[in-house]
Amino acid sequence: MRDLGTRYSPEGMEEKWYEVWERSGYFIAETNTRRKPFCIVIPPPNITGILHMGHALNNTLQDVVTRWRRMQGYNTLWLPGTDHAGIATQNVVERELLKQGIRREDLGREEFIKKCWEWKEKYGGIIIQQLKRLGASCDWSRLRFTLDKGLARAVRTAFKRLYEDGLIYKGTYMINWCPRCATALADDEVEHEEVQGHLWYVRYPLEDGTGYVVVATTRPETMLGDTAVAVNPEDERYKHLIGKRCILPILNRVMPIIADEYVEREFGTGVVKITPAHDPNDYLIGKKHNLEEITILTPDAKINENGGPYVGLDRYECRKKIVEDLKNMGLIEKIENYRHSVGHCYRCNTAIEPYISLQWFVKMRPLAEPAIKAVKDGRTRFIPRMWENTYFAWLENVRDWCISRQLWWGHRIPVWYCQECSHPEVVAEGVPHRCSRCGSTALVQDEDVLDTWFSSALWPISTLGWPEKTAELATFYPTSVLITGHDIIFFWVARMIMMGLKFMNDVPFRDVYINAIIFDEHGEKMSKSKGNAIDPIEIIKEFGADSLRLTLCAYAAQGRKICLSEKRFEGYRNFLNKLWNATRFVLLNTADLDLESLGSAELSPDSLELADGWILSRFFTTCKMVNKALEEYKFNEMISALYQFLWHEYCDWYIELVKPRLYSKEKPEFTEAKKESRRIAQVILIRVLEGVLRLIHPVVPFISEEIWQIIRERYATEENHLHPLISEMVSALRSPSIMKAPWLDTVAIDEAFIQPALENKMKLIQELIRSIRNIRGEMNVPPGEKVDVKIIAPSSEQTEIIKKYEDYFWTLTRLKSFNVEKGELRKEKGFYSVGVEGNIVVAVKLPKSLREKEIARLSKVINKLKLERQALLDKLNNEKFISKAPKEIIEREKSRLQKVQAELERIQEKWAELNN
RNA sequence: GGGUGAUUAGCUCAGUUGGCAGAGCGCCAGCCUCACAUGCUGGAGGUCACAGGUUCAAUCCCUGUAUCACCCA
Repeated sequence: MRDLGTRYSPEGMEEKWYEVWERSGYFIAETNTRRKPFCIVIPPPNITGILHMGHALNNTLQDVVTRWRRMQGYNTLWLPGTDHAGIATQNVVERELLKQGIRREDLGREEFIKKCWEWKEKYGGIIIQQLKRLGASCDWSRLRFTLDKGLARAVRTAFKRLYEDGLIYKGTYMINWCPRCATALADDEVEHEEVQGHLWYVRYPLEDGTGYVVVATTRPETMLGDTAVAVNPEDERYKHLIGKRCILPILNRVMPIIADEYVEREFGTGVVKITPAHDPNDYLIGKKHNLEEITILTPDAKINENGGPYVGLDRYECRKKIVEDLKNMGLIEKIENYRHSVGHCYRCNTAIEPYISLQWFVKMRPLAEPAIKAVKDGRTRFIPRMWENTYFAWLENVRDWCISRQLWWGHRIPVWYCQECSHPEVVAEGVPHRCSRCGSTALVQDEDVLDTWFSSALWPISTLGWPEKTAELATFYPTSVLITGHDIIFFWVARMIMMGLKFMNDVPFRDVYINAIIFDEHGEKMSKSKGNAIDPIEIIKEFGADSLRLTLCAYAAQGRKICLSEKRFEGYRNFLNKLWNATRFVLLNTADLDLESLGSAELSPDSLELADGWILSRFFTTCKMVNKALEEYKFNEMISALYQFLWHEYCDWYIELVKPRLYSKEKPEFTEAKKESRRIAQVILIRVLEGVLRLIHPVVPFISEEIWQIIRERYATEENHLHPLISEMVSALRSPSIMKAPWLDTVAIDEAFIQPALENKMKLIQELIRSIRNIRGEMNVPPGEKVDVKIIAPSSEQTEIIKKYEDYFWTLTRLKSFNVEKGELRKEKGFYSVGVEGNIVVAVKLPKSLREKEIARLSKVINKLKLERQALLDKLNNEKFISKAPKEIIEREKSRLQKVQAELERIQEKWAELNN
């Protein structure tokens, strides 16, 4: 047998198995099979990204589901890939170049893009390597990148079709502009942040010289672009001003005073300045009232030639200067502190500018409607359900999507403009050579690229081969489930659903599981700058990928937050150590269990002894719990079922209970019966351990494989004439890897072994043993000291069970003598400390000196029981309860009362005796 | 301003046909018992945020309040 160290150590083991799996092609999906398909497309990480805890969680969950389905026999495809991340990557590469003093403009477009590809080749694969480290069972033979040829074709085809269907248009509108990235952004790429600012109250003189109006603004510099002043038409204070004109200070522009319902009377003075070219609301008002739009900013947020004396200043310098000048002119009435929200670029955090420019847009309403309907109809469902609200809220209020970006890295917009007649040519493939309208060959491609999310929106279809009619698409679309974070429900999930419906006429996935977001132990968001980030790779180095995965699953409840601290990984590493050592124990103690002995053990549910039947009953119950948990994406429940079973049932009780049977071989009286009993224990130890390994494999693939292979070496056989319980295991062991072994689902679960009555018997014995241990602990009996124990039960049925399993007491508590008597509690000779379980009394003989301590202990118990009894009595004496509550509840309460009453009587009796 | 969610042990969190309040970690006491000290045994620790309501019965359902978080504008 292989040597197992006394401590679980993942070192080396994980790389070894990953390599075996990959080399053996276990991750690769088939297209030519009748097996049911199961498919997940990965949320493609940015090529600029390195693995953080969020990735680790998200990909662990995908891997758990994938491995589970693969074991269930599905033709499983977990399709991996990375995202070119337009802005992020361009920023990173630009920053690199700047270190050498090179600007991208110096290189030119083509050279710069070459640099980006070089960067991608060099660093873009890091996160893929990290995913492998994590154990991700992706089909790497199908690895995709959003700028791949096939995907580019999908992007252009989609663009063309949307354009032809009138769902893509070009136009001049107000968009969000990032002055640092020098590109347009979509609405949802703007992050609103509350900032402490000011409200400046500025006097605008009236043209007729009768005074001035006071406008309040948070952005005084934009006054350079003001073309009106507005009040609410219902505002009595200002009705007389409507239609008059005022003069814009500094630039001395004469502007109308207009009325519009949009103006809030409560804001500032109730008079607002209107800057149509630099504020989204003012833009709308401007359109409505036909106001002039004066742009005063350059693309990098400096004042342009329309800014009079301020031309060339940065927007914030200009703000300072203007305020100063206005002050000097006596036109600042007051300045208030004011908190308001300001949009920032989600990639570089620069304050964005509302900016009028010529851009491409996707018309959203016609795409959003079917996407809403698909989820309303349940064709796609969100888990947890509450996220559907977020999804609907966004789609119901969605505005047209600005998709052009003034970047170089990305899918260039597939539109060529005729230099002769300006006709746009949109082509899905290649380059057009001739204008279809005027025949000119002078065609120039649009300079812009598409929003990265445009290609991401096509991810489930493009990775499967669309627009080709591929076997992959036919086999795996719609995919089974998408697992992702809630932060990209709008960016990504909603858009994939829209595009899937548009181009495939079906949703891209049946389920969307939204995993929680990781925070630190105090609920703070993890970030490098705060220094509270936990690096998953560091955790893997210290505790192993299995520990990391197990911990993340254990905390993956269906909430929205997971608070992690380094300590948690240690706890679950310890659990794996427990599994490791249980394995050591089992393997060492079954070294002489050969295949023949394995096959000939008699294992029918009614011929087994209590502990055997109990552990099998618990095992199959655990199987069911794990299956149910996985079906419902309740990963934490899956882990807690396995943790509880393996540690607190299999290790704490079963292994401890079978030790004497295993060790009986060395004893002189090793009879045939004992030999058979020993063999049964060995078989069950192995059988249950092997089953647990398969149940837990999706979560901890490495350690489970390591151990399972040892069992496989021993017990894989072609023979079939075994007991079903064993043959299920033996046939599983014929698989070359646990990855490919059959899952323990409903077919494999033998219901005959689930025996609640037997579990209750075991529970009674466990309670009695706990009672003895409790007394020993409470009374400070040294662990090594043996004690005399008496158990007194009123019915012979009870005494028989206890006597039958007397061995269990000897094994699990240190006894000098053990007596079981039928009857009632009598006055015993000597001093006994007592515990009560229903009407059964457990009495442990102790030195008289502990008398006072025992009185105190019993008093505490009596108080507790009295409270419980009173609560039950109140309930049962309540007419209404008796008449309205369901029968079984009343019965249950009655029997509880009986039990409490019995315990109380016995303890009180004992207490009284001690006080005499 | 609108929306969503949270409030349960010292900490982090579970807890659905409403019917005995749980786990992990931490803490206290005692143990190197031949798989495991990454361990074993025992123990302490709760006004389920607050105020009402529905109900025989509320951590759970309803209404309101407070605090916090996130999303949207």
